[in-house]
Amino acid sequence: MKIATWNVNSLKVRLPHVLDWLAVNQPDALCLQELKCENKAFPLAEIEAAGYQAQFNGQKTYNGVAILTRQPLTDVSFDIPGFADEQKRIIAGTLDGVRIVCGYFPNGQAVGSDKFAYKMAWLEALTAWLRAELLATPKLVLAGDYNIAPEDRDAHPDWKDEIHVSVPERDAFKALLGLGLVDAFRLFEQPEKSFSWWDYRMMAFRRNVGLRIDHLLVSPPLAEKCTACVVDKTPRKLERPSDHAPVIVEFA
DNA sequence: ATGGCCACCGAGGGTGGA
Repeated sequence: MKIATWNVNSLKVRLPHVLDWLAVNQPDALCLQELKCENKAFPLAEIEAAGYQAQFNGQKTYNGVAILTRQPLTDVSFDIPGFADEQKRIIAGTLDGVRIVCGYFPNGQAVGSDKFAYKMAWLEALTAWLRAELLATPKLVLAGDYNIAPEDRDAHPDWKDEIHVSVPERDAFKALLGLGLVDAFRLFEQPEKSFSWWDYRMMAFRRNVGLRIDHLLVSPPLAEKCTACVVDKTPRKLERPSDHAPVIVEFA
């Protein structure tokens, strides 16, 4: 099984990239974030023509998540139960016994801001919900744009801001690991300075000044079967790219 | 020089992203 995550920064703009990427990579599931489109504007026909089904949780202008699959997704759920939130950041579904949770974690803007407080509350609610989800479905993947670089090696030294690398954010990431989840990327040897996001400005991609903030955390039964996890920088080199690259995990 | 880019909305510059 092959599962990928990709923050596309507008599905409308990036649809050609997504369709090309599906054709080349043929994942069993592709988790998308930052759709920036309402459900009624979701490009379902184009995705179905590419041989994929879609479940989506969209809103106007901001946020929005989807899971594309070749086979039907079951037990689809939306948002974090019991966490009052206007922002569409979570969709989950089950594929061949694997619970796939697709999340667009809050940015947080600046440490100490209102948006940072929202980010931390959201992370706490997510962690509590996943604790229960893992009991119900021991095979689980948490895929998405976490907006957290978990360790120093996940942020280029030129990243001077606190946001995405602060202690509270990293502690929240560790709390997810505390559920038993494993960072699939770190199960394997990786190049130094492996990132998944590069600022559009300052020629950041060409200089590889980035952050690794898109992750695939997997539960122990899946970690045992994990055979590969890579960042695919190919789409970031295209004209008018997303600022994020897809990350792919494979299981035997 | 403390911002440079991109997408959104909506009709121009403001907001948010990371």
